[in-house]
Amino acid sequence: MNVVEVSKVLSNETRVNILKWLKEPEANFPPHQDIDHFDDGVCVGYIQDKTGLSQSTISTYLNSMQQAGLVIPTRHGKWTYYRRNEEVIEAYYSTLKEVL
Amino acid sequence: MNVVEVSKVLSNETRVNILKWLKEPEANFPPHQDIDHFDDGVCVGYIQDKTGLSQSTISTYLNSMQQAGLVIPTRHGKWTYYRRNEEVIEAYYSTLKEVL
DNA sequence: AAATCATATCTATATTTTTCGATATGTCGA
DNA sequence: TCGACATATCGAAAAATATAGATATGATTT
Repeated sequence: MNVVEVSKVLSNETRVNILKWLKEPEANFPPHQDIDHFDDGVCVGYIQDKTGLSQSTISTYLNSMQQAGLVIPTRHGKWTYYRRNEEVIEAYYSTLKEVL
Repeated sequence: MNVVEVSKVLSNETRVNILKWLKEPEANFPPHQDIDHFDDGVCVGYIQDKTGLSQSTISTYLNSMQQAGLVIPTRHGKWTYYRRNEEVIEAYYSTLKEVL
C-alpha cells in the first residue's frame, strides 16, 4: 500500500464517492441482471450511470483505483464487477495513523 | 475539513514527510535561534533545508497545507513557524472511517 | 534610513492529471 | 460466425499541479 498513490485516488470527489457507494451496493445500485448478489461488487455500467461521466473516464478511474489496490475486479461474462479491498483501505488508515 | 483537499496535500511525498517530521520537531530539526522550544512548530528555512527543494516551492507547499487546515502558522519576528493541526488531522481520519 | 534576512507572492515553464471520443478486445446470443 | 453489448485502451486537448527564479513584503539590525 502506497500512501501517495492512494491519496491521489482520494483527491477526486467522484472516486471518493465510488468507494463510498461500494460500501453499500444494495442501497446505491439496482440489482444486477445475471446475478442476484453484490458479493463481487458492482458492474462498471452502473457506476458510470451514477456518476454521469463517460464510460472511458470511469474505466480509467477504476483502473487507477485498482492499481492503488483500493478495489478488486471480477469478471462475470461480459461484465466486470468492482468491489472494495477492505484490507488496503485499512492499511491506509493505519499507515496514516502511525506515519502522520 | 475537506477530504479531497487534504488528500491532494497527501498525494505528494515531500508534503507527507513534512507532516511526519513535524510530529517530532526535536528529533528532526536543529534548535531555533530565537526561541528554545518547538511549541509553535518549525521555521520555513529548516523545513526547506531538509527537503532540498527551493524556498518558493516549500512556501507554496506550506501554504497549500495551511489552506487545507493541516498546519498552523505563527509569526515570530522574521520567522514563520509551522506546526501540525492535530484536530484537522484527526477529523480526516474519522471522516475517512465513516465515509470510506 | 539602509542593508540584511526570512518568507510570501508572482510569473513562467515543464509535467501530470482529467476527460473524452474513437477504437480495440472480449463475451454472449442469434 | 456475425452482431450487439460491456469494458478496456489509445490518442489528444484542456486543465491542474509542480517547481523554480525573480521580486515583493515585513522584520531586524546597524
